[in-house]
Amino acid sequence: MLEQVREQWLDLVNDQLKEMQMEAGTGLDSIIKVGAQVPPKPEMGDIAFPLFALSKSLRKAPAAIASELMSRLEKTDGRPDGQLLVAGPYLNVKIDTSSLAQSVYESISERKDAYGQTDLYSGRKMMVEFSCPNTNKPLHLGHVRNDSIGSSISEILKANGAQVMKVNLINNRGVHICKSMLAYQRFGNGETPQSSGKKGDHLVGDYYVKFAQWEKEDPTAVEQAQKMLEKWEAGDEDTVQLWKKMNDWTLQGLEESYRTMHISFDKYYYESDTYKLGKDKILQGLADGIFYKEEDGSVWADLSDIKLDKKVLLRKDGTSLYITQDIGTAISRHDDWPFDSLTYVVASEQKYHFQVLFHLLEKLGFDWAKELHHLAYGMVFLPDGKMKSREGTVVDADDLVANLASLARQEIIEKQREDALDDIDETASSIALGAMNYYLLQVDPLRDMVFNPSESISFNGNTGPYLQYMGARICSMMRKYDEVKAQYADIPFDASLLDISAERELIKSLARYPEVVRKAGADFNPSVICAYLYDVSKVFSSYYHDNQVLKAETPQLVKARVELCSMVLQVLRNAFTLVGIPFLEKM
RNA sequence: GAGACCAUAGCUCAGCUGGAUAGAGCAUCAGAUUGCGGAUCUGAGGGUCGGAGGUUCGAAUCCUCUUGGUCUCGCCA
Repeated sequence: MLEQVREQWLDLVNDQLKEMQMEAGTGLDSIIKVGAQVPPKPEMGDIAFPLFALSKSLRKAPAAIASELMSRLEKTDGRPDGQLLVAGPYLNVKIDTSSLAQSVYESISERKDAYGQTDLYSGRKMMVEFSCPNTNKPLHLGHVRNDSIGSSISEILKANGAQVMKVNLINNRGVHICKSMLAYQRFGNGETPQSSGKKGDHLVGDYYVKFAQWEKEDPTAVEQAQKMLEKWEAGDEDTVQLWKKMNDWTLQGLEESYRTMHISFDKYYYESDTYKLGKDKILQGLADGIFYKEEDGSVWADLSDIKLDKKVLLRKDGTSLYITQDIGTAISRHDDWPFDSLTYVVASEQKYHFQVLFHLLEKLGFDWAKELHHLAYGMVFLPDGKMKSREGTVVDADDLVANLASLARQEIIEKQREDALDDIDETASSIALGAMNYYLLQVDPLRDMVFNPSESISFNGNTGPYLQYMGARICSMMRKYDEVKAQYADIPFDASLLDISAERELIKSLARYPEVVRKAGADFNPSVICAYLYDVSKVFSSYYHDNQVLKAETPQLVKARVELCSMVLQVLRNAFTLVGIPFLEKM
């Protein structure tokens, strides 16, 4: 919306500049165009055109060009409303916010929850893979960042018109799974989630830890685990039985974690179903001369064409590897749901793996391999250092959420908000999730980051709870407004009354929202939404502090301001859903 | 050893295709409440954008070199 106005001005400016350059004798092919920018301060205008670049060809100082450009533009017909300002080497435009306010008002009232959606990816089928837990332990902080990014990206793609399929891949086989099974078999004494009162994933995880201890005492432990894997692959009934039982426990536990974290998937894939699928394609590739066989029987790919070394695809005993099954999984996914793109949300330490995977699929002749993307994200550290499972400094996801919720709960009680809430536990949990997701998504995914739990849940500063509070404040005011609403029924919304600087800023922000959604989608970057949310909330917060809404001077102004607040509310709601912040009417 | 990524205030992070005086939050200090939720708001101090060159009218941003850090380079996943 702001975009269109900017484009119009940009065209007008470049048309005039073209004329000026031609008058100065510049050849058609060396005409210089300028871009549109945003002035550093609102009082300097809303759109800026820097004119440095033209001083050479026009043989004039940029400031003189700005003056001439302004007088030429003022004689032009059909330009949008707005005021032109020369500011040194810049020509700035102060747009007419009241007409902008009117069109934003119409657009938000009409589109409501859909306000901000774009057509960037409309008609495209986009698959997103994320989470991908092992079934030998519970989720930890690393998974939480993965899930946050995966869920958020999925929502952002949807908001940009895509049809999205969220998929999970459960890593439920392999020697690491056998380790927890073996430890359970030896030390478990028939313990179950019911008998122990533990969540299934935690119970299984405990035996994975137990294996690590046992491994130190008994050097044959790893060997035994390897044997168990062989039995599993051979379909040994007892082993498969145990595997099924323990997998179920873990999966039920993981499901519970997903539920509390509001994580969901459209389809699950299981490694146990897919691990053999890639093998056939590799063998086919071997037959077609794309890959080659070593003397020992192992199958390899030569990656010198992308300046990498050789890569093993099948072991000498013919069994498949991580990359083998990922080839199979990708192919079967494309068969299941012919996507236009597939994005893997996986830690950046696996960059090499995906580079190779995508290249191999391309070599195998799948043209959709070009549409595979690795959305790599950095590691999460704690304020006191790195998470190391060996050193027991892993942050368990369930514990983290529970701790954050309990902090939120304490705060609610301290502020004596308990009676005002319908359900304190539900509210505390929503605050915890909002805090966590916002904190994790604020940072560019690519970067490593430090997660500070107590800072994330803080109610001061740039946090999820702060944003939720803004939403709750507006809702609270709206409830009061509802009581007197009838008095304002006949008063029309007059956009021109919203003319103080904070109101102008808010309107521009609201108008900018669709562009923000588009950028977040184009960049696959949720932090764009977070930055926007904080920006809007901060301006609103200050505005609301300094200006009366329900007690404004005239009924017309009350109406105009209430509508402005209601627009802010709608945009907060819409943006919250893109970054996993639960919206709270009360908190 | 080779490659990739990163380096911005005491700490955690923004900074759009190169543009106006490099911005937030936390922490520190100083203020604001006969007000729609003070879980708020306002202000101050705090910077050689790791370092050195280069391109450009103009560089935190682009290029080269350099220093420091992280990750990857398994018949593990």
